[in-house]
Amino acid sequence: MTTFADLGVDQDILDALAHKGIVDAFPIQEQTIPLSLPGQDIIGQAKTGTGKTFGFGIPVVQRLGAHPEPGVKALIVVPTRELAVQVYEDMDLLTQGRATSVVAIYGGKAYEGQIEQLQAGAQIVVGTPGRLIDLAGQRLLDLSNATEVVLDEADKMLDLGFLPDIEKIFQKVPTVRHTQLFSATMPGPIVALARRFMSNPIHIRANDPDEGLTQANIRHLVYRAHSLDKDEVIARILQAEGRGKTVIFTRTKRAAQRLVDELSDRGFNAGAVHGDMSQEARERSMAAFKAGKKDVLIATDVAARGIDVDDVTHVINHTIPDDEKTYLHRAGRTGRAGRTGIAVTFVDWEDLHKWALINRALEFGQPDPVETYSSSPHLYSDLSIPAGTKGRIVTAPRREPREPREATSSAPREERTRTRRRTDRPAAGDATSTDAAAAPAADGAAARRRRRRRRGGGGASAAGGETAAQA
DNA sequence: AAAAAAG
Repeated sequence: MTTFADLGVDQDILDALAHKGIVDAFPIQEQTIPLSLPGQDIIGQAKTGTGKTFGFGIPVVQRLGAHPEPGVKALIVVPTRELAVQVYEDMDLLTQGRATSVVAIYGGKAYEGQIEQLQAGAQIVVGTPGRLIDLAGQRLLDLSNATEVVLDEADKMLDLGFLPDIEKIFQKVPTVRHTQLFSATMPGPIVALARRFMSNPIHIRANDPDEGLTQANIRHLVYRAHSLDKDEVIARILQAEGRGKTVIFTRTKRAAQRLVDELSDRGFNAGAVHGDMSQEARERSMAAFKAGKKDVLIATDVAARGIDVDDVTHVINHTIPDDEKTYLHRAGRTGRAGRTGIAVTFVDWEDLHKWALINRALEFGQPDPVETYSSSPHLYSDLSIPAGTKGRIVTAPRREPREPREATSSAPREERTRTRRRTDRPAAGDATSTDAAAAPAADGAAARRRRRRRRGGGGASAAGGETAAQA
């Protein structure tokens, strides 16, 4: 096993890593760091959860030297605010032993603290495009000496939504610089585009291209979803033995909010992250999930990339992602740093073509997904994690029967289904459940929130709109 | 088309 010391990493950085128990390098780090330290431009590609951040971060810190002058010398651009926070923390760790300071620059937060840290002379900036350009435009952020530039999740940063911003940012940094682009996914056309911003880059793939991009330690399960039953099936998965933390992805912000309210009502310890929440609430959710105060995170694709929480055992795609790249990144929230994980995907009837695309692109070679109901016993048994995996038994016994969900024209049909299911469903205290008395108390706040949502203009028109769309 | 990213 190659250690970071073998790669020529400075002693103070080795000490900072060792303090966290990190001594050995992952393959991507082993392959890129020796090239990157002397200034080689790098396109670094490696599977999810295999150490890309330190792969680019260590050379950035080391190349600035032990005592860099005050002022921004390095810029790391990421696609989401939460990833900015996380990469900031990693960079902060690497700089523990030297006089280099790091600042996170992203939106949804007060300007004040960020500007103060810049004026105090921070040398490394980690940020999202909007706020970076905002501050640069106000002359509060000077990028003219940023000779180290990194695009994390580089293919995302170079796609249509971000490209104009990225072009603006590259205009503000020196032409002579060291540029690193990292991602698990690097489609050919994006690599070609990336070369515009780099000089003679080397494209390093830490894995054999024939091997594909899927993680061997992630088990993928796919089911045809029965839409009226999905919440129930997901609740069942959340009761599975051996489950650690779970991330559930939805296609829309509204679906994420609905699901977190629903699961909270059912007694699960769930939080959400999506773009309709305040930044403060987003960060609170993430922190609670990382700390284990919540063990279910419901998210839009804002959390699909980069987010590193080390004991996520399950990823559930409540809605199938649009393409194979998003699938790979979402699934990659589990199975990190050599651990095992399970990715469960529900495919709605109208999304079968998306599954066909992903199945082909990732060479899963799966047959068409089978339909599943909350009553299918095989689903439950399929969802036990292999022996040896650490995990907790989490239960969420059903509380009092709930009131009818919605007073819309779709209610009668849904009610019928629910009522029938409730009767043939196993009792709350079945074999996998612990004592109901140990369960969390009824969450009055959640119920109030749900009622408020239902009453609110947005919620009511939303329900009406969905009903109309079904007709 | 949705989500993300400035306010």
